[in-house]
Amino acid sequence: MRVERPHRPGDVAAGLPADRAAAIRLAALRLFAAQGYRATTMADIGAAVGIRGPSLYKHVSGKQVLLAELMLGTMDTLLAMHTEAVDGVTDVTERLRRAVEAHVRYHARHRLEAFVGNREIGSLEQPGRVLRLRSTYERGFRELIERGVAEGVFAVRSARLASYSILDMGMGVANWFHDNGEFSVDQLAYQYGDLALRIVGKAG
Amino acid sequence: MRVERPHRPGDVAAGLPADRAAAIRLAALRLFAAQGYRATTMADIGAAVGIRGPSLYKHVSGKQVLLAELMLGTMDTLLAMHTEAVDGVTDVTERLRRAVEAHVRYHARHRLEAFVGNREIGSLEQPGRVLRLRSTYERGFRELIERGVAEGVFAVRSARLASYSILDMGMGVANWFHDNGEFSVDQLAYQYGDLALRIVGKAG
DNA sequence: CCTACCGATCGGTAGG
DNA sequence: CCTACCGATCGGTAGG
Repeated sequence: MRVERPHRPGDVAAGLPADRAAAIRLAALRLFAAQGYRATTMADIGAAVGIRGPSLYKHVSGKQVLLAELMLGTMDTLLAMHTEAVDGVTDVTERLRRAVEAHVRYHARHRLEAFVGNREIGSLEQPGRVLRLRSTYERGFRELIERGVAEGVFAVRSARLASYSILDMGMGVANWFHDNGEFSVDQLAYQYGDLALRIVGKAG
Repeated sequence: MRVERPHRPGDVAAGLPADRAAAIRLAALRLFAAQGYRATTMADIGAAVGIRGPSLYKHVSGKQVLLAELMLGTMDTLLAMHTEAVDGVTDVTERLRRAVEAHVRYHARHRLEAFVGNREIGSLEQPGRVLRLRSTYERGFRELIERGVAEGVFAVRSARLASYSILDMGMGVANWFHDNGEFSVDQLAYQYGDLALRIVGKAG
């Protein structure tokens, strides 16, 4: 009978993986972000967790699956944050603000996931599911803006351009945000909420 | 004495390359955009212009040089368009509008260049020059916004966030724009000019 | 512009 | 979790 090494109390709070499979996924995320999916080898990922490349196959089923699960998890989390953010909020201005704040918060807190998710779509052998989730996510913003226009609260020439603009500027956060920078995640989310409301013609 | 095949009058207008080296660069651009730099082989590029991989080396010096020249050309063109757009314009609102329109026009007209330029920075062995050009370009927008704020024409909490937002939403155009879509390049540029002015607090 | 080929790399498997 | 290894790929060169 074997006894597992107990996790020290600080591990989860420090973002340390609870088991080897989680450590492998984290290492893969970091390497995919830093070097690109194709430039990252199974040996690289193994070295990052202290084992050889072939030993990874005892914990994960392959490099492509690592990428696919990473990108599906990204979209699931983003959609869940969006749903929770707007849940129960009826006022369309407040709904848009909260949706934008969740969007920006995700891209600041999960920089690497967002970065890999946006850059490596072409590296997925079966991108269908991820693309469908992205489409659903984008539609949520467009419909929200269209509703605001219908209610006479927002004023835009094109709801599509407004939603693309808001989503694209939020995704850009993943490219330049750093902790210990000028703004905290909360400050950033609030200010992007303001900018989004300006875009839809609702002066702050 | 050999006689070159004369270029038919329509070639340049149709975007057809004038010589083999240009055809190779265009094929490389398209393949880098569609498959990624690392997934594109010299054999792929050769096949796209009707020759074998090794024959490419009579016209270009290598795959990495193809990428580096492509990305440097992208930044040179973008900076030149920016300079020409704001040249001689003193009013800060009009300067920002024209700068944004040039930015959006570039990302709509040169979708593939912008797409590759944004995705493959990590594939450059010597990214220094390209990064410096990008930094210069971004600084132009930030200083323009700071000037508008100083003149009391713009109102933003952070010129940096405003410039990042405007640049990021314009870069996003390269990800979804298609000819024969809802908007022409000119219409798109104008509407993004409006959105940018809203972001800086100058109602249209 | 071609074929032949070098040297290196890589994902994944075999077998322990 | 390891070493040994398979099968395939690739950028670039040699030599014509």
